[in-house]
Amino acid sequence: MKHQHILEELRRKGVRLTPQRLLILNAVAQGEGHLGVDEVFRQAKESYPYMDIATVYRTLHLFKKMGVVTEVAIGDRLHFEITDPDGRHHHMVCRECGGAYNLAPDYLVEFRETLMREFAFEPDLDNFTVTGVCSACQSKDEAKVQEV
Amino acid sequence: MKHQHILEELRRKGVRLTPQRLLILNAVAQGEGHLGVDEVFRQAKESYPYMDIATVYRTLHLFKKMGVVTEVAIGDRLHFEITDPDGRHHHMVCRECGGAYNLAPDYLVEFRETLMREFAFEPDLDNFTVTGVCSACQSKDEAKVQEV
DNA sequence: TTAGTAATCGCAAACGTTTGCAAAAGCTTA
DNA sequence: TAAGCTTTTGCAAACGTTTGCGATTACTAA
Repeated sequence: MKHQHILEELRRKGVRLTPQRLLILNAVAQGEGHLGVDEVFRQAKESYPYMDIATVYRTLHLFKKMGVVTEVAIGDRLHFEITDPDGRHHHMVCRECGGAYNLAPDYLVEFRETLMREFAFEPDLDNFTVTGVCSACQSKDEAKVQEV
Repeated sequence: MKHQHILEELRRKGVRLTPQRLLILNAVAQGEGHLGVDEVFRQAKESYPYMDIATVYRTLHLFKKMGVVTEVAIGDRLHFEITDPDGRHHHMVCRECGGAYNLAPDYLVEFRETLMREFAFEPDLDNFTVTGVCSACQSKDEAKVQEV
């Protein structure tokens, strides 16, 4: 089990460490990058067949609230990943191909400062995703226009 | 019927103007600001009881694609409003109270330029919402902390 | 180690949203 | 106006996600 420090942090925050929660944490941790809820569910179910999808959702939301996982909305589905320990990162999600790219926090510092200064609005940048079209799909789109 | 120019635009784009679609457009237009899907549904159903919720969703998504309405995600629910004709605006949604505040496009120009320059990523800023905590709820939160 | 208490689980049902399909309606052309 | 083609509709079922509830489990303290 790799993530001893995460477990300690959870315990310190008064979160009960049930077998289900450990399996779900492991599933998220073993995936590279963000995993769909169904992938987490399937993997956890392999070790414990009684695992319920409601438990997966409840646990992922709990972990998110505790800050140990980060939610990434891709299309309409929820994905999760272990929170980046040194300096959180954000996401750019391509609406065409569903690809998710990391976005370093620096790019948002100024944006946050503006919102705070002008509106006293504290944005949730821990869980920030901007959708759009990635450069690869922009080329594809141009090709499509010419093709017809 | 107020929105003659919208109807012409839709027709020009080859969108069929069925009675259902007119009712849905009217419902969105009559609401001040963003309406929940259920509110649009209820209002349209008053004039035409056979109205189906699937038609409401399909129509709102069509209108969104055509650019005549704008989607605002509040919590997990979808809301829609007539697209701001002169200069689109964006939204700040408070995660505590669900309130939605307008955000002028100027605040995002620089952010967009950065993403384009650094990543060739074209963000969807027509439909941009940042969640966070509004100033009113920040005060409430502070009060709560002291209260216990 | 055990007993007690509060949190968590699995199940089932509900929610909001999307999709497949056959019937109905809108638009085009003659 | 009527025929023909395409799109749209209403219905029903499915999807992904959330919630209520009684049974079970993790933790605490004796």
